[in-house]
Amino acid sequence: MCERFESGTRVSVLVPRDVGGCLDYLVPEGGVRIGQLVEVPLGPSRELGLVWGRGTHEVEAAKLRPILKELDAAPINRPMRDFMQKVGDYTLTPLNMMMRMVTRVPKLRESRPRGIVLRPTEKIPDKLTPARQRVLQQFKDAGGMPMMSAEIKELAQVSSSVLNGLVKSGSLVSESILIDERYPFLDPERPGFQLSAAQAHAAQELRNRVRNNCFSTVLLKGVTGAGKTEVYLEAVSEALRAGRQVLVLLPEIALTSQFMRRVGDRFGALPAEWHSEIKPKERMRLWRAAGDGTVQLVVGARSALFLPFCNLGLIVVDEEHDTSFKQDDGVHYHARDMAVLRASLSAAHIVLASATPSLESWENARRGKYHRVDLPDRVGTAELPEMMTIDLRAAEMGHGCWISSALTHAVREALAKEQQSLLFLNRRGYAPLTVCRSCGFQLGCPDCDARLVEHRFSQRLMCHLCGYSTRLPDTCPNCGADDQWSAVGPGIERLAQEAQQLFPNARIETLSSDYRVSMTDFRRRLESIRKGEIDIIIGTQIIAKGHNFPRLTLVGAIDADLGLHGTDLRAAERTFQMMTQVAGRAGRRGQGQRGVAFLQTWQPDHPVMQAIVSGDDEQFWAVEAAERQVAGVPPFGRFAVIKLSGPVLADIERLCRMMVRQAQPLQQIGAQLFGPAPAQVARVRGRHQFRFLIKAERRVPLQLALMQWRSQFQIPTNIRLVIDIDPQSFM
DNA sequence: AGCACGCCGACT
DNA sequence: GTCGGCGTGCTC
Repeated sequence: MCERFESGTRVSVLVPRDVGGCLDYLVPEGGVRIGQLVEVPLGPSRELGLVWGRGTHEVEAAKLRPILKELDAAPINRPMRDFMQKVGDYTLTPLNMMMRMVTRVPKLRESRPRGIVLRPTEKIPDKLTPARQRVLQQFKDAGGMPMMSAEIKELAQVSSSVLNGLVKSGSLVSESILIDERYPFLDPERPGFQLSAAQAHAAQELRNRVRNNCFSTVLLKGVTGAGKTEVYLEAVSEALRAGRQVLVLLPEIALTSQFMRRVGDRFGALPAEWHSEIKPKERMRLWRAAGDGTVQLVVGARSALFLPFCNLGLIVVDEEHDTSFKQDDGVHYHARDMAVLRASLSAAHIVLASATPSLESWENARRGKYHRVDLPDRVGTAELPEMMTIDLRAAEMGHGCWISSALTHAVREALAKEQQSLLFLNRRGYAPLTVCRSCGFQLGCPDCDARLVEHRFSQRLMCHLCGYSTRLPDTCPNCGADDQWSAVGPGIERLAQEAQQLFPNARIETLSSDYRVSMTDFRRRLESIRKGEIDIIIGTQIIAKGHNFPRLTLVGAIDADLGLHGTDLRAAERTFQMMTQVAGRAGRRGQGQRGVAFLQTWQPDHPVMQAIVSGDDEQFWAVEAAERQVAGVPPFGRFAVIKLSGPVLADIERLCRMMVRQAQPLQQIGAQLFGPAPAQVARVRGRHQFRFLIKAERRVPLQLALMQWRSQFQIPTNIRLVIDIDPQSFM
């Protein structure tokens, strides 16, 4: 079952360098097994290697060099290797780069921390001195378990020479053991949370599926505040009971600490955590523990999906609709989709949880590909918030004001009742645009085709694309006018200013990614909101996700239409999700306090606004799905985006022309090629950006065609070409 | 991806 | 005359 290669034969070894595939090496003394991590010579240096399979014999025997040594880490198992291969094939990422991503952990090439322990044997020493007697007695008391030498010295009050003597005489043997701190045991037998009838029913359904021990996908759709977490934790307990590992993916690391606490309450110990803020030492420990099966539950961000679990039985993707599961860092993969793939390869069960599922998952459930489990009501006495639009066309608002009188009124009422309000605006900074009053000049980024955004909090102008930041100049660089800057439009800082004026006695907290200087600081702010030390929360989308603020009863979306303006395929879906999620923060505690959400909008009759207010999300998805089906767009068709960027416009344009001329591989699969077009932001960090959009039917070999297409061209070194399969936006 | 080799500009 | 720029090519 685990393939071994004999000494002297050749094997194919994968290295985390872009060498275009595997390299052949000689198997050293003692043989080597498939999946083993090794160290190999590569050119002048040594490199990490992963034994991938039988040698290819493409290279003459004289060139072969032997594997240097096996590393002190569990082999990468078959499901994990298949996963790497398939994610690479799907995202058009070379396998070497997949390995780089998987093995990007500190000190992998060093051996694990070890310690020397002493174990008693049956042998009685010839001279049984009192000191020796004390030592043997201590071992006897410990039931013959091995002990560290420092430990036994302390207990028996002897010096190391006594121990050395006992080792010499054969009464004790010294052996080296791993001194890895074990993760605390999560006890699946502990009684679960008190569940409502609906929750219990859903939990039972999930437990049964986990017990089947085979791949299946459940879409757990529960309205905001329905207690999805408690439900899927029952599935977790079932997988733990079966001795299998569990991975829970969360979209936002600010949510992990809250979630860890709940796991602690449920299983009596904290799970392991994996995300960008985890320190090197812990990364190393967890990576290895995933591989040797000594960690039961990992809570993490998307990259946790690439931990080398050896015995994965369940994956949960919470807030599965969240866009941060797909990011454009290095490998362009969608963590939700790849999680489904990983589960299928590991014969694991997978739960996708959301109040507002992605249309992809909704459609998969409708087609019966996913099994659907619904939680239609909030737990306890809590009701879903009442949703209302505020028509901005009819609202009387002062110049430079964004909070309508109806909303002001509602906030005042909440303040009087000592309840919290949340004002939501998905726009960082003070104002999205700064213009000169005297000449109309707009401040822009020198490296990008984008406007600079004023941040009064930090007294800077910032580019939200490249991070460029500068002071607001005293005079206009265009006409020289003195301090004629005018802020146009609202950002959350400006909103906070207005709120401060309207509600001078309220305690206001502003939250956006700019304010998250450190994770601990951010957690402290969230905690103070939870404790009720804040009256009005002003925030961007960072606050819309998953949080539980018991005293929050009023939500006001300042610009509910914001997401609808773009031409993006998913604009309607995103707006619906965002507004439903943010409104869902209100009134989660119940106790007779129904929450209320106001959506300030210029288009109260827009189908999306109507869908949000009516709460008939099934109808909304059905209409949205029908429209996309007619258009042949995802999830009914497939997209890929080709991004080209480089410092010299002419070079890119030349390559683009060539790519259009030689698009036969795409034509052969019936795919449509749109572009090239300058990206919506045509220049970022001084690099020109061009895009191609490729639209294909669902069941065509799109990746293969793209590979053939790309392989026809020599890409100049100063141009970067990136292929994004299933892009989330076309910008 | 590294790292070496190799062929052309500004310096002791 | 060299030091050093990064273009090209190789790694089993």
